[in-house]
Amino acid sequence: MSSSTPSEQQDQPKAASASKAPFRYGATLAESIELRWQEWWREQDVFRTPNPGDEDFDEDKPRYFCMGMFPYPSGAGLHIGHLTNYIPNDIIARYYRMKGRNVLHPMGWDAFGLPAEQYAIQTGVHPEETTRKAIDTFRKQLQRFGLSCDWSREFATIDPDYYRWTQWIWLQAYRSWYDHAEDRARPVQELVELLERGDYSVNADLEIIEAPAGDGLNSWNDLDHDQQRTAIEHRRLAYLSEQTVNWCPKLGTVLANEEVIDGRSERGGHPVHRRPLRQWMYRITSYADRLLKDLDLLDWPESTKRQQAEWIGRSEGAEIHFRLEDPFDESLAVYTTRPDTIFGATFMVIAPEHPLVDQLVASPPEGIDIEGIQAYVTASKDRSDLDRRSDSGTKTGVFTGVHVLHPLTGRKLQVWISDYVLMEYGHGAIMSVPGHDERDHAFALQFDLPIVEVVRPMAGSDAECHAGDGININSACELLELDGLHTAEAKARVIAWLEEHGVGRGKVNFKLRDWLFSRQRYWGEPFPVVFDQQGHHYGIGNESLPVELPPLADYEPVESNEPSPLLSKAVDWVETTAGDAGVAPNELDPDAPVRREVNTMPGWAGSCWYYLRYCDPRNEERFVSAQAESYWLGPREDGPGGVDLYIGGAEHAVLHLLYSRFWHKLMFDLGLVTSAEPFSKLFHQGILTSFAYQRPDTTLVPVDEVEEVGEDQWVESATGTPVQRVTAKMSKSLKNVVNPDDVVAEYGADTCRLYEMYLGPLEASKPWNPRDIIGVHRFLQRTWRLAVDEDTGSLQLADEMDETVEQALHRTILKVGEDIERLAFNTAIASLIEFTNTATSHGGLTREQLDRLARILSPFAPHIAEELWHRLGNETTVGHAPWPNHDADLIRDELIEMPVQIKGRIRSKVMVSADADEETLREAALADERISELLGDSEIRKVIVVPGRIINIIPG
RNA sequence: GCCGAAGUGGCGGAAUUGGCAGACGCGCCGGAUUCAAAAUCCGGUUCCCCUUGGGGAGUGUGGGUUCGAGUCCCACCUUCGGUACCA
Repeated sequence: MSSSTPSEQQDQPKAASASKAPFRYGATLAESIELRWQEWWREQDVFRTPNPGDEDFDEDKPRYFCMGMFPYPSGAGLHIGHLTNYIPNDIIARYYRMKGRNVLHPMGWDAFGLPAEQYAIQTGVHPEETTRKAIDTFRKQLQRFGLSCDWSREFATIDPDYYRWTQWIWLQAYRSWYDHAEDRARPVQELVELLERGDYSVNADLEIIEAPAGDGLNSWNDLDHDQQRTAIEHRRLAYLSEQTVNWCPKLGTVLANEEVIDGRSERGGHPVHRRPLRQWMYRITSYADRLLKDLDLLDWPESTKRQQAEWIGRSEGAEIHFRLEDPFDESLAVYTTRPDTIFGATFMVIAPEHPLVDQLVASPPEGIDIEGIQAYVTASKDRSDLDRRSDSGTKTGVFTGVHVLHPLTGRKLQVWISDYVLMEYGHGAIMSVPGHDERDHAFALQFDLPIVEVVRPMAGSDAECHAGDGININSACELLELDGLHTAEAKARVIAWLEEHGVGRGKVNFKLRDWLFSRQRYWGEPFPVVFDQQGHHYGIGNESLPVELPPLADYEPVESNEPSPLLSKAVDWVETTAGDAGVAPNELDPDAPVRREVNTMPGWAGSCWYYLRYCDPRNEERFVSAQAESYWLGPREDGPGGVDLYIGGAEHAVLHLLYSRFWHKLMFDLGLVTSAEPFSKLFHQGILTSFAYQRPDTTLVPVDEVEEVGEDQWVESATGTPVQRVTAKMSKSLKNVVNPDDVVAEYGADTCRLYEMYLGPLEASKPWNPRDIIGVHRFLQRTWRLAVDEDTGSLQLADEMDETVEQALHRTILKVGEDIERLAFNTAIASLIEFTNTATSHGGLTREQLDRLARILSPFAPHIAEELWHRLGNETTVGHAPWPNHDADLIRDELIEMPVQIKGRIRSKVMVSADADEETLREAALADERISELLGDSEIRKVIVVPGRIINIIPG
């Protein structure tokens, strides 16, 4: 390794910048220092992280894997808000490296997605071209901040070497099923073996049953090939399904439930319609229980865990079958969480999409208002989700003319149709208990249906409709008696009765639904699957991966009423043979003509597993080697394993973080990873806001349409209307986005890093105020001046150590370390500033003190720290120097000042020995001149002494 | 509506376990230095009252627990997130 380090080449300051103090730390000097060390770090490969098995890997060091959610590189370039994610990560990485850990601190790019494709539609430029360009810009901008990432591990989700494995993981799901008995995913091959052996059988609907054949259950070996295929389809974890999807015409694609907010697309806010479509799904619901339960293992913000728990939405209740009256000889299944209120059920409500509605329309029983029903069903289909929601208070509905029989009382209950019942949840039908459910209550009032009170609240409640627990009343018949029972007991009693009489059972339900995983767009991973002429699908063999995206002549979405995937335009690519596509010959004749799947995967796919690839990004044999995976992500004593610290925005609380957990658990079940969870500790950084201007009607005016007319007074340029300065989330439309390049040009990257971390707590949303940046810049200037003569550029250090400075340094070392570990960078920086101020006013630092200061400063301001460190004669990076120790004895003061209170009010202070016992403290306080003066002759009732904290005297 | 988080000087914020409220920074005021300015250094800066030592009030509002509350409890107000008929 070269011993020549850049600091030996002295900086030649530009004359213009400083005639008097040519070596003052300012923008020019900062830039030259920063660029020089960034180049040196790159040349010397300083932050390359060896993997287990590599020659220079030290297996005795514990790991620390920290990463930020990778960015989507947009054409607009980096934004100051991105850095609230990557700077803290870098500080942590640099700190733990110095604390002797093997630190994995990688960076990559989330690069498939809509914006590049939209741009391609307008310009005809291939999305890959724009995306690659954006990545280069982002990389350059991020590197300008001196991130200590191992850039040799960088990749983008659009790299064929990466998405090859994204496709491979999808195939793992495609080739797996969920064994509920063992509560894990297993290869489909093992399911086939169980079926062939006769352990499992298949029912009339071709669903696989975990029981031998007989009693209406067929043996697998008696089924024909197509029937067997269909049965397996019912179990694959990645499966095709015709179901109602969220179609967004504007985006030209379907969206997952999670991507639809208030009936509009999460991205762009475009209207979304419900329509049936055959799509690839992920059976994430099989994991609902584990995704919920394992939240307990995670060191995540409580609010995020709660959001996931609510999204999963587990509820306990019962499924109840109500027999339909003639001419139907079947029953209506409902789900309820309140089986205890069964005596209060006075009517039924079904969703407009309920199959019973179709039956009624197909063969209407005599005397029912079939036209009214049809009109209502059609109307509710046309109503968008948004409309349905906006008037959720008022209920609409129509009577079917059909009745069911109450299983206990035998009474006839009317069956209504209403869109307040959702087909997607439970059975799309409910027993309505208007006495104890507010929605049912509103409906009953609307249509004048009977309301019966069956639960009396424990404490006096005067609510018209009591939805909580209580004691059952009016709940008895010859078959069952619930009166006087508490809700919990009544529930159990009803469920037992239902099960005993075969009209229902206890049931757990989830809000979580299967994950719609295909899109009709171009710029995403192709599915590694083909269809034969019968429409049967076949997975593509591993050796034929990746299935690369074909180029397209144009990216314009196909205008059509039917969603039409863009890839169908690539005819030559779509039409191929089984052999060319890579289907195993034992599955399909290699010459058989096949069509490739033309849907692509959604933007989430690549981000589901990128943390895994970081562990071993160039592996061509495996998505990650077992050795690398278990070292970087394996379980540890203090947690379930996974990434040690994952920092990212709270907006991903449900989507990305739930999907990723699901993929990880699937891979865990298949023995591909060793930890049960992907991210053991999660942290959300707050958003940055900046100044924006508000009209009197609270609408916001773009920053460049406002001028300042006086102190704290602004007007809208066009109209002269006074506007008020407020802080708002940075956004393009308000033109209040701060560009990091500008800040770097004015102060340097170290100042920018410091300022961003000094603003306030990492998790809080904070205002960016350019006025305040100068404070941390001055701090760096002062630190520089402690060590370097501003006129000559030579080192200037104290020969004699000052005791006060030495003690302050020990305290600062301790404080900064503690604060970094709890991600309190703002207070860590405050203590560094305090120390520099102390050193400045006490005659400066010795060589050895500067050495330690450079080390503890380096996580925050790595360039200036590296410069000082090398000026002291060190030749390796400060980033690999050990974190300095502090001497606990030195930190402790011998004499301390303690406040003395009388009746809780501070009246004096006494100097006492730090280790004085309670009695000594008490005497010292009472002996204090001012205290005895104030107390006079009054008797002393009590003296509270908290050593090191306070002495409080209570007179009688 | 429901769930959650947060309200502290002119501003960003600090106070880690109930123990000196306002660390640190910005801004502002004063001083040193300078022909002058910038930069730098030193001092002051929650509010009110006497101003000599001091006294009183004070962490969104109102109550409570405690020797002692920014911190714990109850009610309310405001702001910001999340969520949307899930039976």
